[in-house]
Amino acid sequence: MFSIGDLSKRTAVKIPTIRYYEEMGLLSAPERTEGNQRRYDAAGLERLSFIKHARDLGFSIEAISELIELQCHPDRSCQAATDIAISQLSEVRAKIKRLRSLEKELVRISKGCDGDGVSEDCYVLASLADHKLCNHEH
Amino acid sequence: MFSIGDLSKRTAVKIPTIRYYEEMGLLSAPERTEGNQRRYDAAGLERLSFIKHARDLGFSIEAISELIELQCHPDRSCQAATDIAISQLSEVRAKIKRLRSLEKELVRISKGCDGDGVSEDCYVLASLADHKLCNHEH
DNA sequence: CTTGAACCTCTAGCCACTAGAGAAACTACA
DNA sequence: TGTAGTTTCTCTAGTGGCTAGAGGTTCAAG
Repeated sequence: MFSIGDLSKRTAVKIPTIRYYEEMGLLSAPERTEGNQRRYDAAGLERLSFIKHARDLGFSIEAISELIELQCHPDRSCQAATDIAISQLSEVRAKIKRLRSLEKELVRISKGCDGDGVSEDCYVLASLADHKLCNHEH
Repeated sequence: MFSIGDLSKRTAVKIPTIRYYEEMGLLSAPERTEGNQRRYDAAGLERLSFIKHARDLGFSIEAISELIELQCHPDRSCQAATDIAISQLSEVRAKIKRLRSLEKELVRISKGCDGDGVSEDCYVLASLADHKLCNHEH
């Protein structure tokens, strides 16, 4: 049996976060000692590891709820789970795309002031003030 | 003179957001009509455009505050502004890096179930449950 | 002068936590 | 068994950057 602190150390999930997951219904409420402290079994530890891993991969609490639902109904769960993963993947790709265009823009802006005669006004500030100086839309 | 609605249409910043920026000190409080409604001048519009553009590039409210500070002290502001832009750039790059490793992992996970014999247990769920199935750290 | 759109302030909610207060319960050692 | 020190409990409030809604006032057009 693990205390909440044990669980926290083993999974690197902070204690208040574990309680939060319980409140959100991701973790089922564990047994308690006579003094009302949580005591987890191996299944609880496994479940929390699952949640942690999914969160690290950027799945929302809601998506994780669905995945946990699916774990409980192993028949036909695979396609549904794959769908969730794929939709997460496409979100990640969209974010990367957007960030790459921001990266380009920021590189351009940051370089403006290093040149010689350019910066009698600050190029960074000018670029931010005037959208026309941008090469891309964003 | 522009009403808050005019400003909102011209900058594509929603009205409550404009008021929020004022509350946060990014926008200085504009004049008011006798009936207490905000009326902005061209400078207000310009300032809001600046903020919008910077937010689109992912600068935090705090960073934008600093940039606005710098605008008010044009001497030696350029290097400081460039520093802020560069630090924003490195944050963006860090995010991209992380997202790319998530992307790889998600591609791998999502493909698991499409094969032939692999998925007697759902590979997506198994991968999330067992970190050892990962190729990379994250 | 009236109608309807736009505006005002204020409060509360979103996500996924994080921090802190004040009290109770464990654990280790004497 | 006593006690000191750590851990845990619940509860409330705060984070960032907005967004939504209630209930009331003011503006602009006809």
